[in-house]
Formats: sequence, C-alpha cells, structure tokens
Amino acid sequence: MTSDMPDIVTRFAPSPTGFLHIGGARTALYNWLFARANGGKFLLRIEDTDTKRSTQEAIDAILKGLQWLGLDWDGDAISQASRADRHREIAQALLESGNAYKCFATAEELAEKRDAARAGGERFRGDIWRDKQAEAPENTPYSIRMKMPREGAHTIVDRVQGSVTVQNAELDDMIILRSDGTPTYMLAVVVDDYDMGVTHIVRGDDHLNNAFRQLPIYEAMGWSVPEYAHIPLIHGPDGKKLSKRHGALGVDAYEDMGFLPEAMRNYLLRLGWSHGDDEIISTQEAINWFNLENIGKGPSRFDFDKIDSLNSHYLRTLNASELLPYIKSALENLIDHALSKTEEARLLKALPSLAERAKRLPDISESAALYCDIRPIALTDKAAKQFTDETRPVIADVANELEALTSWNSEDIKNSIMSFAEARDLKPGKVMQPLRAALTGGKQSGDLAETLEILGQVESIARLRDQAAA
RNA sequence: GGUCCCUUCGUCUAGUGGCCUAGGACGCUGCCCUUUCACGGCGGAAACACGGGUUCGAGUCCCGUAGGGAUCACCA
Repeated sequence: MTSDMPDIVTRFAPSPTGFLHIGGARTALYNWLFARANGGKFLLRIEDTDTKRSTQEAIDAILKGLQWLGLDWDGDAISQASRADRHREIAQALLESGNAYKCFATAEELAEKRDAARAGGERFRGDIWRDKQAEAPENTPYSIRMKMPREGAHTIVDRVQGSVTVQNAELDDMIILRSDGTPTYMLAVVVDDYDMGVTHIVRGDDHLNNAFRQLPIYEAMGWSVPEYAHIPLIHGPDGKKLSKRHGALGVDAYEDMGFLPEAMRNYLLRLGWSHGDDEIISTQEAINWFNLENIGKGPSRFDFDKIDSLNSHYLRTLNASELLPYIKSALENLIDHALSKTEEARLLKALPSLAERAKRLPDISESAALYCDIRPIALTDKAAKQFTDETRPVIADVANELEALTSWNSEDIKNSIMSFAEARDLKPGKVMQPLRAALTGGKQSGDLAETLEILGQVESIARLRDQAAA
C-alpha cells in the first residue's frame, strides 16, 4: 500500500451486467459508510472484464442508482478492463517467479477431466499442465494458471464471519490469464484492490470462498492482504434467493415506487446491521455509528411493510415546497394538465397533511389531485352512497350558507357548518360525511374545514352543487 | 455430492454465561382520541430450530442432527 493513502480505503466493485440491485446497493452503502465513518476513501470500480456481458446501459444504471442513493465515490470510477495491461504484467511476473504456469489444455479436454473427476467423487483442480512444463508445445495458445499450494491451510479473520479456515488442498489452479490474453476476475480484483490501496474489502458472502483463492496471489506478490468483511445476502420476502425473475429489482424501480432515498438508506442500513434498538437513523448518525462488527451473520429478507413505514416517516419530515417537486410530474399526469398557480398555492398548504397519511409518493400525488381543478370529481362506491334524497338538499343548503360567508377560513367555515347542523337539529357527522364525500369523492384528506379553506370558496361550492344537483 | 457460511417473535433485530419472567421496530390485534381517513396514546398475541454436553448457572461456550444459503467456469 502506498503511504500517502488514507488509513481506510473501501471500494464498491459491481459488474455491469445489469442494474444496481438491492443487495449491491446495500453493499455499496456499507462500504460508503465505513469509509465515511473513518475519514477514509470510498472508491468505485466497474468490473467490466467480461466484455461480452458488460454494457454501457448497465454502467449508467449503476452510476445513476448510486447517485440517487446519495452515495458519492471518491475520484473517478475505474474501469477494470482499462487496466488489462497491468493485469497481464502481474500474470507475467507470477509466471516468471514460478507461482503460475502455462496451461495448454483445451476447453473440451478440461470439461472431460472435470466430469470424470466429479463422477468419481474426486475434485479436479485444473492442473493438467502443472508439472509438465518441459513438454510445452510450440505455437499453441495457452492460458496461465495459478500454482496453488497443496499443503497446509489458510485462515481469514473475517470482520463479519469471524475466523474461517480452508484447506489449501481445496484450492484449484485457477486461470488468471485467458488464452486470448485477457485477465480473469480472480487476478484483476487482487491487482486492482492492491493498486487502489484498498484496505477493507466489504462484499457479499458469495465471495467468501473466492477470498481463499485470491490469497495465494497476494502472497506470491508479497502484498499485504486486506481486511475482509463478507456480508450475508438479501433474500426475497419468501426467503428465497433474489434473482431477476424472482423479485430482484433495480434501485430505480424503488424510486419509481415512490421511496425516498433517505428511507431506502435507513432501511438498507438496518437490514443486517444494528445499533442497539435504534430504528430511525439519520445519515449523519449512521456515519457516526457504523462499524463492521455489528453486521449480522445471517441472510435477511426484504420487507416492504417495514420500508413503507420508514418511508412514511421520512415523507413527514419534508415540508410542502420540498415535497412538491417529487410529485409534480406524476400529479400533472394524473389531472392531465399543467399545474396552475392557484392549484400550486392550494397544494403548498395541503401537502403537509397529505404527507402525514402517505406511505409512498404516489399516495401523495393521488390525494393531491383533490386540490386541483378536476370537476366533476370521481366518486368511490362508498362516497356515492352518501348522496340520497335526504342528504342532497342538506348539501345544497350548506352550499348556500357557505356562499354567504364573507371571510373564508377554516374557523368560520367550521362554525358555519356546526351552527347549520345545530339549527337543523342534525348531528355534525350527518352533515360532514356527505360534505366530505362531495368534496373529495371518497379519497382521503385532512380536516374537513381545512380542506374547504384550501380548496377556496368558489371551487368548494361548485363541488357541493355538483352533487346536490345530481 | 465436496468445501465454506448461517439459524432469537411472521419480518428486521437487541442479547458477548447470571441484569432474560428474552427487549425494540414493522406487521397483526384490543381499547382510547376523533366530523372521515390517518397520526398519536395505552394494552395484547407472537421467538431462543432440535438433541447432547461444559458449568453452580446457557439464547449466550462445545459437539452432533436438521433446515437454509454460498461456491465448485478460459463469469464476475
């Protein structure tokens, strides 16, 4: 490690074969937090050595996902493929030092050996040419394989999983340079992590076994081994592994569903990590508190109910002008016209109480539509039942009462309705329920008098008369 | 199948040998508040996978069993 590097360097190293899924997002979050918690650096490396499967779209989606989550990385994102020369150089060095060797076997030959070994209950280590270098043929393409130790064992003291030991005899002579001269992931990770000065590797525990295959490269090069923290995977709500056809979504899908990035961060943080009984954890607190030791060891399931409750909490912390941009375009879609100045003014007053009732952003835009000019408003079945021969005249009369009001504020509106009810010897609820139905069509809204105030005298009375006349 | 990892309420988790009659959160649920829906307040049901040890004492340590997961490519 270079000496001018900070004490802690982490990295997130996604392969750009798809979107940034929820597990990757959490891995990125943990790496980011650990770096930020320790005044270190958080690096981003795109593992695009598999050029066949890597796409620019996927890279863009990953970058966008990280940005949405608010996880900023230090420096430029590094393309692993662009470092192929360096990887080849190390492969060559390994070859020259006798830690790696040329393998002339063909794919078919290898597959054959592998199947045979497996059928016999043996393990195949890919070592056909391990001890036959003297017989190396001329002008034949070859791959380069790592010459793995056969005796002894390696132990990793993983920051999450604890002490883990694997016998060296389990290790195969993996390919580090393909016969077409391109480096494999197994070589590239090690070289890049070393060159980037990565001190702590925090990644999914699907890489735990790989760590042991990578160790011999560090040793052969005389490089110090980084600290490892292998975090458990996230499963779907049913406990099954998350896959593309089974509930794995890109973070953009969660954005579309109406989750706030701060809610997502809080949820992901808490999914597999804890700080006593704390549930609502601000990003600053997360940075102050985050550590590797409190990461749980078992896999966890994604639970929409819980993230909903977190999201509704964060929704409530936003004020009206912060909220409006989040819902504006969805709302305009819903009401089929651009927001007018009056509508916007109503919304600025109504939004906080709408947010209080919402779990996700669409809940807000849907209820916000009530404050727009959408006459005649649609009625739910339940609301429609409020309009009877009995209630229609009441609505009409209340409309007249309200029209006579010279000051339009919730206090006076409420008094007017209450005294109307009293004069007719009606229970307040008998009056208010039909009113509410006529004004909202059955959708959720806040306090009735306040709703009327925000809607304005003209619009309110028009809505009431729509139903009174129907 | 080999190797490695994991296992506390339905879910996320607290718990690091006595403070555990196992705590919190989400969800579920009863009551209260109330002009609706929410919010809020007060309650409730709900878990140490199983079996052996070690120990005066085990959710906590050890060993087995069962279940789940990961990995065994010229993918990453």
